Amino acid sequence: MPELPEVETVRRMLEGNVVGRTVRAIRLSGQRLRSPISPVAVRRLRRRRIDSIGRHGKYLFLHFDGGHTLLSHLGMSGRWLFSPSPPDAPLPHVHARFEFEDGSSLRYQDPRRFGLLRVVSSDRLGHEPELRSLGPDPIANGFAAEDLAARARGRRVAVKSFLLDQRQLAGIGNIYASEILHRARVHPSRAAGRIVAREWNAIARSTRKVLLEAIARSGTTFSMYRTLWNEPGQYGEQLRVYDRGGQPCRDCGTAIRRVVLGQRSTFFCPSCQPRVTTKRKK
DNA sequence: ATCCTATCCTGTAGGC
DNA sequence: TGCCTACAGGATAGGA
Repeated sequence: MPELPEVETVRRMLEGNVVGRTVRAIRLSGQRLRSPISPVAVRRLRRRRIDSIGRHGKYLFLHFDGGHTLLSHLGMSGRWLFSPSPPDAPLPHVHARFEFEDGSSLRYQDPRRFGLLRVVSSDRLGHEPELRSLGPDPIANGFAAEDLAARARGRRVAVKSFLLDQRQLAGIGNIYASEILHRARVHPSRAAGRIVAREWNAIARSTRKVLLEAIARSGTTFSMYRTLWNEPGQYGEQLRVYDRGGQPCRDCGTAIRRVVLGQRSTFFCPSCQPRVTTKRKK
């Protein structure tokens, strides 16, 4: 569910609301997520203060003093929810609750349990298997179209599946992959290795533009995603193709098509995104 | 190496 | 109303 813009929204809100707070107690549910949560490791965060919040792709890093980092991935349905005061009605599917010394609390809720919570030592963060193979973050400095083109060389996968591959580029998910390709006017089924430099430039530009605009609207709430304050994101109104099968393209009026690529719904405009690169008239 | 499928899990929407 | 099926924003292991 949450892609880079949603995760970045949560990162910013964690930065503004929990940095500087010290953990008094932690409660775990005992339910396993993508992998089991180690209660022993989590206990190391007691009495520790949250110093900063980082992110790469869809992964969040809550850096504590004492050299501990809480690694977090929201999977499909994960939410971090902040409450300024203690008396909270209990919620279903809360897997971890952090109570701070000032009485506020932070809960991790995740019905489908595809998320990840793991306490690691901060200086070994880069060695975590999930992070080691991640590609560049597209809104970090230094992200370049040439890098994408080089990574795609010789690849036959559909460019849309390529954009979803976190080893190539970290943070793009199923909604924004379709949105980016529509903005770049590239057909999602085209082989990644056959995209030409001019198109990679368009894809790279569209990627930054779509992701930054989505962040500015606190992300997209399709169904589950909520911000730290349990509010929906506002980018859904801006979506040009995702979940708009049969509806008119906002640019040209042609009916948006839905196809399945790599078992994921994919949306595109057949007229704005022709399968073959249009040859330019002389 | 690369590509593709099945799988983990719960909630929800739609058909009947 | 209830029952059933299909599908959902992700990642990964394993087979071809």
